[in-house]
Amino acid sequence: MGSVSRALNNYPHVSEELKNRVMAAALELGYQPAFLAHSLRRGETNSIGFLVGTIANPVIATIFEAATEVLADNGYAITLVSSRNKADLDIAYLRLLASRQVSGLIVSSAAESQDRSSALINNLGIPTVMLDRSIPYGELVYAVQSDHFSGVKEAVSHLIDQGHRQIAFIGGPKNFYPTQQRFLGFKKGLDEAGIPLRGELIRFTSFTETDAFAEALVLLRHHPLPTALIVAGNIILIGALMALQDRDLIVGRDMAVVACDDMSLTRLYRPSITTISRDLNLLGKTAARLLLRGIQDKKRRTERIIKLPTKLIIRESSNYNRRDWTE
Amino acid sequence: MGSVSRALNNYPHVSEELKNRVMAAALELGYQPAFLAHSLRRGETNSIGFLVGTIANPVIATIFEAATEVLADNGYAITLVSSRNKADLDIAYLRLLASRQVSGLIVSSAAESQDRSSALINNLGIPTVMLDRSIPYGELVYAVQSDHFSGVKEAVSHLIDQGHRQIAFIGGPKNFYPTQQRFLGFKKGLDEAGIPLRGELIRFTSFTETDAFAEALVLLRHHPLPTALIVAGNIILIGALMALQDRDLIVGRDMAVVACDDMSLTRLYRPSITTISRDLNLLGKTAARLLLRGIQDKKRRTERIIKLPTKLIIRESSNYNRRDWTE
DNA sequence: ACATTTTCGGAAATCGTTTTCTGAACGTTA
DNA sequence: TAACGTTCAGAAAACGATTTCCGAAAATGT
Repeated sequence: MGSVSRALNNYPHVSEELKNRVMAAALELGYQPAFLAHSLRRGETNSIGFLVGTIANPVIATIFEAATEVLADNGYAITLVSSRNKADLDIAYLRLLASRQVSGLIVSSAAESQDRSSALINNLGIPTVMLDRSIPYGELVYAVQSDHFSGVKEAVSHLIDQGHRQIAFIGGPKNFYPTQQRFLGFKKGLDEAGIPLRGELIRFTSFTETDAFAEALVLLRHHPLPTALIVAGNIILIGALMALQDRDLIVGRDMAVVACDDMSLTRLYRPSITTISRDLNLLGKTAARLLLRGIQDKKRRTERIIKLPTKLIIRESSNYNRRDWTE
Repeated sequence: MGSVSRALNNYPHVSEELKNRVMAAALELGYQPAFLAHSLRRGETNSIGFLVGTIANPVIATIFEAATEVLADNGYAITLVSSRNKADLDIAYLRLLASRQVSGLIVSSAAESQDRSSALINNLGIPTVMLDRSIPYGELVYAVQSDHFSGVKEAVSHLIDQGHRQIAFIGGPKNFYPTQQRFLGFKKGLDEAGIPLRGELIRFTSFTETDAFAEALVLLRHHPLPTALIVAGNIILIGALMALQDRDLIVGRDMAVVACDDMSLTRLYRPSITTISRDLNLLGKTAARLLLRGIQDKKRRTERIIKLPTKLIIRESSNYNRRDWTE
């Protein structure tokens, strides 16, 4: 009945007395509005879709959890789909989320090419935040990105300060946004120091440990060996470390290493590993807040792209001289 | 209209020709049944709720992703909520999922006590799979568990074979199912070898690295020092390794270590770490399949509990004699 | 030729809410 | 007293599908 609905939804033209009566009755009967009927009539589901390349990557999982916290506090539930790094699943899952009528989307899938999914996202008409992915061109599409470019550039300067001249780079797929940005920073860093780029010291790989291992081995077969290695990606790091161990190269002594993203592995490894770190929590929360604004502001007054800083954490792996870990 | 619905849903009494015509028209218009209306009438949402303690734990994330794959193949979408290891959020989130009318639940939250959430789950009337958690008593509640008991018992035997007599144990919260089972296996293993249990060599901690670090330090302050350490939990392992490094104890040489769950850290650490491994993929897929059967079979003919095996992977950290990692 | 079954379009009920509308009761003000 | 605004109950439409029902047309069987 009309008055009850007005009372429950705090609408005008309803007395305190009635409101209390309705509330009491609702509590008594344990009444909760049926989600489906509510959403059907209201036209929004209060749920947002989250597409990731894989949630098994702790970096993504941490970002997701941070975003989730903000969204949950605002009454949204998150339906998470993982494309397991398969581009065709990406678009299938986007369609799935759209058909579920989500109120918003956060996308951090790992397809090497974003072309098809970007086009789809633009057509969906759903407010979307691209999380650490390419710049969007759609009306309702926003982005939160880390400043990988500056991070790697800074790391290169650091290595050069340490006396390194032969610096190698290994990263994920070449067109994958973070890898791409990191590689640009790598080139810029070398360029500013007047060091020529050596193509044979650059490898791009897929997201699997075994691929990264194989590519890193290729890299470590060159003569003369590079003296430093920048590893762009936390999964890639595992493969790279395996390759270094396989070639009996001691990290820090035989090969300086700079990784990306600070995780338990980089902190616990002996020697500890220098990394280009970023605030994953902030990244996730910023993405969530940006999306919430995107959903509310239909006028599109919010800024489209937010770029967050990185921070170089220098540890033993790139700092052999003041090491205290050898015996 | 009636016929169209019959055609789309593959009901009897509809000719091939009409079916084709309807399909073509649906394709042409890009028609997709509106999720909300569909679910409202059908009385089921084709979505399942997944509650975890934290998705930032790679073990849970891997299990989740495996389960997700099976569920997605069967047309279900997953709404994931993470209670960030807070027990009160557990029940709030369970209510949230219930109010969203999910068709099924998978629960792997990390509350130290399951009492309140278990009671709630029993009242919900939603088919539920407890994932590596305590035995359920409700009608529609199922469980998939790993055989942590046997795993740790086997590990203890292995350590005793290696000559160890002073074996320490550090794990998560005492009432947390995996920790509890592992501790029982630990006691059983010692008991069978006639070795008395020393209370000062046993520590239980929370899920944070820093807590685990502190508790491990307490453990490593005892004289005489234990010669072997069983670490029950992958987050706990990080704290334990930090503590060992802090006390300048070399893993494998000064202290044998057995961890739980095989991850990149246990494989990459030098010396490599012996672990009680299990098939996380199988665990997730089994949980998903069990839930699907639970949703379909209203007769309750499916078995209630599935227990999956563990496998001891012996590496250098517990096998000092044939080590090849020292110089 | 008649009875029976299959096919299929249209009308209507249903799912559980929100929203809108109508009308009655009541109090206030001019 | 007439006019007006507030409060509230109940009726009814809407959201977009599924499902049931009815009846007409066509196909099939005897």
